[in-house]
Amino acid sequence: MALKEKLGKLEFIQKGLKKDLVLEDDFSQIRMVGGADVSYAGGLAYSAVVVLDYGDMQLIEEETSKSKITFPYVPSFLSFREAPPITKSVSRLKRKPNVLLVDGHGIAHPRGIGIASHVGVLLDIPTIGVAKNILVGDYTAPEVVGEVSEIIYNKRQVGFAVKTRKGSKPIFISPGHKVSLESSFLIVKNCLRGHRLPEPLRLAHTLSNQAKNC
DNA sequence: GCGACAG
DNA sequence: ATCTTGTCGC
Repeated sequence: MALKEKLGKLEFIQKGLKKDLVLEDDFSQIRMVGGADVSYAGGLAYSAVVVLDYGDMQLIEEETSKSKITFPYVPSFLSFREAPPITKSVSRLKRKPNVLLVDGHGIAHPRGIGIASHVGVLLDIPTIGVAKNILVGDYTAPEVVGEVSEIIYNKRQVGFAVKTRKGSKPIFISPGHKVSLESSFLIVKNCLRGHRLPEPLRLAHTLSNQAKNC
């Protein structure tokens, strides 16, 4: 009962942040791409962020942070659980990426402001959401590797479903902040290296998991 | 009212 | 997300 009432206020916060959302490219040249992910264990959240060279996907820097879990997982309110840990790790970076990939959706969200968009507005940096499962919208499941289909929500395209590897389920890409629909796809595409997930997120996932087990 | 539901 | 080793398919 206490949670349900809090969600109403958080919804209000999301709507406020949405007013600052920019869905057009607002970056000059991409030299570094970041990736952020979070792992959990024993009431703690272990977030990891990595910075890679956009050209060869080689690791430039990595940072992790440990935080107490302050909010439960509630579909469409993931930001309030993971944004704090993520921003904490990002703040520790010496090299700031030109664009940050976040594990979760961007605008492909019930209120158009998923965690990638939320983090983007908070830090005022370009972000892109890459999720492993759909949250809202309809799409035609891509079957062949390289195949892409649109995610449609409320009659509007909010992202893409992409088959990135044979034998794997597709990934879902959507703009976070300061990145256009088309750019979100092109940037993530350039970060693929034969795995289901783009390199920044694949490495961030390994790192957060590693931080958790130490 | 009955499902669906990022991580 | 997390609990968990080896194993089958791509």
